[in-house]
Amino acid sequence: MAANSQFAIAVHILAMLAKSCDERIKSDYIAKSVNTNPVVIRRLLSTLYENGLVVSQTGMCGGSCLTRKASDIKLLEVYRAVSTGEIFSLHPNTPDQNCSVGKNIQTILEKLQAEIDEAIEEKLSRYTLQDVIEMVESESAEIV
Amino acid sequence: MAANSQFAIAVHILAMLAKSCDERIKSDYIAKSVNTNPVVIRRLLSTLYENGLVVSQTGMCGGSCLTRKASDIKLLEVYRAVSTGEIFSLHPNTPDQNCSVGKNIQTILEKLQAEIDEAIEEKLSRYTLQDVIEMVESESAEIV
DNA sequence: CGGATTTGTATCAAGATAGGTTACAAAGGG
DNA sequence: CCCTTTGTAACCTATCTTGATACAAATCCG
Repeated sequence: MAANSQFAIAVHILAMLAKSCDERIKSDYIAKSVNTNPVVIRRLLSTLYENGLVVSQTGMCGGSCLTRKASDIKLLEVYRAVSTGEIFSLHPNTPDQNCSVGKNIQTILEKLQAEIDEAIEEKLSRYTLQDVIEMVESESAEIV
Repeated sequence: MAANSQFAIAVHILAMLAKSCDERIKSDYIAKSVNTNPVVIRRLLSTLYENGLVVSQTGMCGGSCLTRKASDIKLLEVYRAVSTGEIFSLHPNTPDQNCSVGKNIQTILEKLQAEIDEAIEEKLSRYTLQDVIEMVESESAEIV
């Protein structure tokens, strides 16, 4: 359970909002599709709100919707909004600074992390939410 | 503490073995440089052994050493040896298959994962252990 | 052969994190 | 003013990673 599925769920949420453009969608409805508790959805919606991707409203006709067109939202933005850590962690304890490897390994690994991050971000900047919902539709079509 | 630092420590271990070519290194010695318990090192050495990167020997003059030249060990191999999961997890529970998004989102995300993995592997295949120890030395030189 | 050393591995404890759940205040609409 | 929905805090549980102890098995040396 430890690995982070927030990106997956965030994309799911946003895809649903994108599909019903303008109409406000309730967390309860999204939760049924994601197959989880509505609070899990609202927690994520809160993060997405902080990152300017959605707005929500309380009350009878409440719910959430996108702040922009799906074609203007890159998956990279979603990733940045919800991502917490790096691909791999560095040492839990500071290595021995009297050893040349211990002294320098972290700097080297950080550079590697940065390079990998760049590669990931490049990939994720290629796709927008619009691409995702088009894929959803073409996958559905394939079945038929 | 939950995030996985095995790749970082594995590179550290292997860099130390690479630096003292042929000579067997004890887990206790590596543990001091990594600043952790020797068992943590031995556990990782065991994984690296399973992946054909090191051999170890018990006894008085025991210890571990590389099976190949440092220039023949790509960081990609190290990554594959110790990596457990993907960059992001999919949904913890199966999404609602009666919803077009729920039905297809995982397939789409898996494709994205595969693309990202490929990008990471490409990056990691560019560097060998030899590069790492050269970086260790040039970093050390910079200080002087 | 016997003793010292080192690895290999099982087992346990501690700390962190994610996710699910309940509860309830606050906002909004009719 | 009541009903609905979001926002958020609080708590529980499962799982993962690391650290630590313990001990058998292997190896080397005298």
